[in-house]
Amino acid sequence: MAEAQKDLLDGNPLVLDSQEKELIRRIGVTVNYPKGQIIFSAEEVADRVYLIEKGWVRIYRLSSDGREVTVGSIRNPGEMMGLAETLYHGKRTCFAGTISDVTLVVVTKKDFLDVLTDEHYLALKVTRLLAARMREAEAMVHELVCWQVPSRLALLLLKISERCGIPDEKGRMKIKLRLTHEDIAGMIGTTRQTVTSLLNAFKREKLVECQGREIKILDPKKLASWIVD
Amino acid sequence: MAEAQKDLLDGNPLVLDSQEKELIRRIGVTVNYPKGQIIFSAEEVADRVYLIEKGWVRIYRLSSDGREVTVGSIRNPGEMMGLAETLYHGKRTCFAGTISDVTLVVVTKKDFLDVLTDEHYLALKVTRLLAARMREAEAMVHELVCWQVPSRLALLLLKISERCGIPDEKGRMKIKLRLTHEDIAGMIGTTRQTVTSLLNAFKREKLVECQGREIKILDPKKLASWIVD
DNA sequence: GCGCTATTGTCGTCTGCCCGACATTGTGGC
DNA sequence: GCCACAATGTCGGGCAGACGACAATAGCGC
Repeated sequence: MAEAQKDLLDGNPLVLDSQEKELIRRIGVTVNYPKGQIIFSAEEVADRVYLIEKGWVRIYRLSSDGREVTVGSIRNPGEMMGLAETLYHGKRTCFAGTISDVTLVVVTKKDFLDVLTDEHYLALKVTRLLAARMREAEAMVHELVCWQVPSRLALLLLKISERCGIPDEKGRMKIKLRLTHEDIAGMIGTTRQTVTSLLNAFKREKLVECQGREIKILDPKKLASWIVD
Repeated sequence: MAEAQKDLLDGNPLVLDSQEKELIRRIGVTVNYPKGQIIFSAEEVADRVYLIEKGWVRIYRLSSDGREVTVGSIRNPGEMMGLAETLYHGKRTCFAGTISDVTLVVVTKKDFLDVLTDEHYLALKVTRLLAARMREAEAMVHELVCWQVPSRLALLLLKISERCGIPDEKGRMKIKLRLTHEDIAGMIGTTRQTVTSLLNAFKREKLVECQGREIKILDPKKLASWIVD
């Protein structure tokens, strides 16, 4: 609650506001990607940044046995991506893949740096954005170290529903991302089987409901009570 | 000049160069902390940033059972700290504690933001610094999810020796931080006992050598071969 | 609708590592 | 130098969750 209020005051640091987006659009090129496409891959030169206009993108790494580990989070419309690796010189260390049809604005590194220099308030925004993501990443490390899998899954569901969920008639959040259990496993550092059985346990307790691959949060409070440190 | 440009483009993004440090010193106050002191705590208002002049600082969170989980890494002389939480509005989520005698330059949030606005190249530096740390945090997540404890310990030793190590006559790196096994456990998400026995296994294989609480890396190559994904 | 592949469901087995317990050694403070 | 407490060494039991295997569905292209 306090969090949401602060966001209202200072602006959500994760998403750009409309004039910031306009700035990016002016120096970039709009591109469409269908669902299931890879936008960039590890080892590529990180010479461009992206603004997500529409759709969702997953940032992940590949482990040696081929598992996809979502190290960042899912990037929403209005967010930028590819920032850290582009600002830090060098190559990409992760992959970006679309989990829905996506529209992006692509900006070259040079143009982006130029606009950061000219519009110093945008530079500050980018810095704050990285700071916010930094915190998230640190929280993730803490959770992986200290929490059991059920807690991590419960938190993930709550976080995703908050960020990408759409409320139904009764105000209950529905996650329309159509993630597979394997996807979810990669986001909380566990296996597909464990996600399946935990999700079924949550269903049995009427905390969530699944229609096809869409997940609806029925009882966020009780779900949150699964989070134990 | 060419020297300054090189630093901006290719220099270690984690540490400030001498003119950047001078800039910070001019707007800050120098303070000394003895070893084992807490510099800031979770829940405090994040209204200042720090430049480490001398010594090492550990950034950690507290788990509910009292364990200290090092979520960032150890901060070296020349690095800044307290950035992310200060730039992002709000409170600290972690603790900063000295692991040696430390000299810091303390800068208020306001003064820091002013200097970022005036000296836009410093703003870019800070952004790149956060980007670099972001990458590190993502790598940490990946490692926690995919790697076994021995791999994580091996990598930690190599990373620390590279960053804070001092070479002996034969060029072998010595870690003088005097970390306890408990400290190390908190950095790689495991328990004290596991660290003890693994470290002994490494000793038996002549990969490392311990004198008191100082660790010397005898065979970095062979140690690296313990890192299996 | 049909068929094929991707996804989900469910079950043992297995194991890395946590956790408690305790002895031993080290070390900083006086 | 001595003492008290902190840190290390070592062991066994226990368990969360990985892993493999396979059946049952679902989803999607045609």
